[in-house]
Amino acid sequence: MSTSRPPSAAPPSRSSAPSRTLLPLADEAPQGRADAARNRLLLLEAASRLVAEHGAEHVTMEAVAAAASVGKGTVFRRFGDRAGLMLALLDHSEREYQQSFLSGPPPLGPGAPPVERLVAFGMATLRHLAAHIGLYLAAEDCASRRFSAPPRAVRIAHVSGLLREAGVTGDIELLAEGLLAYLDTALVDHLHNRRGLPIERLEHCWQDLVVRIVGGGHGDCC
Amino acid sequence: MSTSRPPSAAPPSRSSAPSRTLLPLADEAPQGRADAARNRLLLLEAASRLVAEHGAEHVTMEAVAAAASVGKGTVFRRFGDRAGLMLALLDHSEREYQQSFLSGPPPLGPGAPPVERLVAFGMATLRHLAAHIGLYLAAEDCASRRFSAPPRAVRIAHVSGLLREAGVTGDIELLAEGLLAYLDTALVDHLHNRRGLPIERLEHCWQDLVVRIVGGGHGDCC
DNA sequence: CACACAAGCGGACCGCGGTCCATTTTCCTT
DNA sequence: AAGGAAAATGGACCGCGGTCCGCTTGTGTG
Repeated sequence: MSTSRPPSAAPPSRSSAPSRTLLPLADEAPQGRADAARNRLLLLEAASRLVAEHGAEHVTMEAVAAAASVGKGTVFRRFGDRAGLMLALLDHSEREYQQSFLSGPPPLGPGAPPVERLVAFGMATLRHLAAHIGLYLAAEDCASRRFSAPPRAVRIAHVSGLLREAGVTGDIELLAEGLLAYLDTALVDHLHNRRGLPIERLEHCWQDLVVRIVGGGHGDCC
Repeated sequence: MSTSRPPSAAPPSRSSAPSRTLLPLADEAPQGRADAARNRLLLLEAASRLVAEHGAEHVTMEAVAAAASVGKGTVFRRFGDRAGLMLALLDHSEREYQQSFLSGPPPLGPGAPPVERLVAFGMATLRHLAAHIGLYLAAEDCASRRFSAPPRAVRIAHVSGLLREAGVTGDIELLAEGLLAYLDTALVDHLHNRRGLPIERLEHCWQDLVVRIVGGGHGDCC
C-alpha cells in the first residue's frame, strides 16, 4: 500500500472520479486508455441498474462486476472501493445540488441575504439527502469516510462563508461543523426513515436552529 | 433469526448486557449457567487486554475468542456482534458517566440551573468521548448502530429535559438531536484526532452553541 | 444416583470487501 | 508494420464478521 505506485493517473483510489477540484467530477475519463473508459461506463451503468433494482445496500461489488461482464478487480481499480463507486453514482446529482447553492438563483444562490441562503441551503440539503439517502449511506458507511469526501468540504466552506457574511462572531469553523452535523446523512435517515418524522419538521427545526445561532451572533437584538 | 427461540435469557443479542433499563448494565450474569458466566468474564477480560494492547480497531473477534480459549461462536452468542462486545467493554465507564449527570453533584447533576448543567454536560461528554474514542468508534461503526444503542437515548432524554427546564420553546426533541449531533463520536474523532483541534476548543464552541440556542429560546434578552 | 433435556459450545462454513499478480491489451515510437 | 512498455484485466486469494448445527456439559427432577 506504500511501496511502488505508478506515477500518475489512478493511484490507490478512483481514477478520474471525485478529486480534481472540490466539486467531484466523474463522468468523463479525460486521460487513460480507451478500454478503461469503456469499462467505467459499463460499470456505472450496471451499478446504477442494480441499485435501482435492489437498493444500494444490497448491491455487492461482485454483482456489479458480473453485471458489467468485468472482473472484480476492475471494479476496485476503477473506483477504489465500495464507497468510491457509490460516490461516483452520486456525482451527477451532487454536482447539480452543489451548483444550485454555489451559483444558482436566490434565495439558494448568491443574491439573497446570508440568513435566507442558509435556511434555503438546509432545506435543499435535507431534500437532496432524502432523495438519495441509500446511496449516501452506502457512500459513507465505514467509519469516517464521510469526513474525507469532497462533498462535505464544500458544504463546510459554504456554511462557514454564509455565517461570516451574516456577521456571526466566534468560532465560525466549528459553528459550521455543528450546524452541518444536524444535516448528517445517518441522522437524517434515522429521524426521517426510521422514526418517521416528516422532512418538513426537520426543515422547520433547521430554520429555528439557524435563526438562533445567527440571530444571537451579531448582537443587533439588544 | 425468527423461527424458534428459547423463552428467555439470551435472544439474538447480548445475554445480560445493556438493555435492562435505559442505563446499560452488564457485569453480572444474574441467570444462566455457571460456565456461561465464567466464559463471559474470560471474554471480557481477554477483550479488554487485547484492546489495551492493540487498540479496539485492530482487535478481531477470533482473536478475542482465541485469547479467552473459547470458540468463536461463543463470543457471538454472548455479545451478539462486535458492537455488542465493545459496548459491554464500555459499560463500566458509561455507567459512571451517566450517573455523573443524572444524579451526581452540580453543576453536572441536579441542583444547578439548566443552562449550566447543559454546558457541563457537553464538557463531560466531550472528555468522556475523547477518553474512550476507540471503543465508541468500534461500538458504532456500522451504519446506524449509534442511534439504536441505549446510551444515545439517555443523552437525548437528558438534553431534552434540560432544554425544557431552561424554558426553551419550539421543537425541543429535534433541537436536542441537533445539539447532540455536535457531540457525535465520529465528528469528535474527526475534529480532535484527525484534524488536531484541542478538546478545549470543542468545549468552548459547545458553550457558545448552548448559549445561542437556549439564550434565544426564552426571550429574556430583549 | 441416574437420567433427560435444555443451555452452551466450537469450529466448519458462508458472503463480502479488498488485494495481488501473471497475463493480455492498448497505444506510442520508430 | 513491428516492437515494446505501460496500463488494464480478471479471478484466485485473504481476512473478518457472522451463522449453523452436531456434539458436550451443566442442572433440575424422580
